[in-house]
Amino acid sequence: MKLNPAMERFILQWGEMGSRWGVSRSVAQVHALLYLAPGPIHADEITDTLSIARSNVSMCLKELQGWGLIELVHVMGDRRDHFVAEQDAWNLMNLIAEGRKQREIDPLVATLARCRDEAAADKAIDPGVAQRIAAMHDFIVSMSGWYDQVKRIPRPILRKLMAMGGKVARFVK
Amino acid sequence: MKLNPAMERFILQWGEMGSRWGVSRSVAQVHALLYLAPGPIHADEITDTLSIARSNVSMCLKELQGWGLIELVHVMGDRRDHFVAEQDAWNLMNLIAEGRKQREIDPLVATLARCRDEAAADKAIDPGVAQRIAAMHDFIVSMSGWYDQVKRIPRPILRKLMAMGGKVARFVK
DNA sequence: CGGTTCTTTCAGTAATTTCTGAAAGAAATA
DNA sequence: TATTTCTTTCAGAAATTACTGAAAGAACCG
Repeated sequence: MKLNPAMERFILQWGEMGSRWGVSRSVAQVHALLYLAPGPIHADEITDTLSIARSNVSMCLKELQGWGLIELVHVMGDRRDHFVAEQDAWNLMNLIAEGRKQREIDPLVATLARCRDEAAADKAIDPGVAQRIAAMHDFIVSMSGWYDQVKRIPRPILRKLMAMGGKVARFVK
Repeated sequence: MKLNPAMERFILQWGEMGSRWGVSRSVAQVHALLYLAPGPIHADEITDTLSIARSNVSMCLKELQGWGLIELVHVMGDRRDHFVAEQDAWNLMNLIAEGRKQREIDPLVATLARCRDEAAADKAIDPGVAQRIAAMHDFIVSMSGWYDQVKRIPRPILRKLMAMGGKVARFVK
């Protein structure tokens, strides 16, 4: 695919962003390309456009599918696998949040709970230390629970709540 | 400092967490140690406790100070610099969010705006592509603006809003 | 001052992560 | 079934990132 300067800049920046948040640069670039692409594209086109190895493209596509960020589709009259990306930014954010919660936050909470229990059982431990471990656990559980609730709010309502910004505070005394 | 099993597990997990989110393992471990520590500690104690080079500890401390996550303090009768970590999880989250916004989101938005303008000016560009670039820019600006508003809500009110979870949706029709 | 203690810098090394290319695998076609 | 086309796997190479140790720098002390 021919990239114009705007697309190229977008893809490079997205790759940079990925690498700062623990996602490999090429995964993020492939994602950006698919997000921008006007239609389904196949692996060889990604290889040519981004100048990365065909095998790497295959791995990236697999990872993106694992996150639900892209979908494998078929194009009539073409044997090759094609891919399209989720186009709605809000859905995108949800998929990423959900994935990271499952892969990172949930295990983190499990470990923190274990730390807390170990600390509580250990007579030799400083009570302040035990208390701080528990506080961190509780905070993350509480944030996580809040997210689980909020993600169930219907999109249009959420949009309005967002638009209200700090004004939601009015409803609480 | 003598680490009991709960502290050690906490620190290792925090380090692991850091490395998945683009923070070096030792920075996160030093932070975890300071968070747990019952009082101010100095660099050599961190070196001994975590078994990392003294120079590395110095770098980690500097970075953590840059984020405002730890503070340099002095202990009476001791020339050495000591450090304490922010203890409140909520403040912690704010500092991290604020730091990442400034370092990553704001530059991202600037680049996306530039992409959008370039795309709009380019006659040869697919209108759908230009539209998707603009959509991503707008989405991130809107999330970013929401965050700026929410962070100004007083802590107790925010706490109540959080506790309401999905029930805030009631206020919108 | 000269010595001592503590901190920082930075070039080089080590460790980790990412990417590539060759080869095997799978699916369609002739 | 043999051939072609497309996809995946994976061992090793390359690139990146993190860490160390030596040395310089800074602050204090006698």
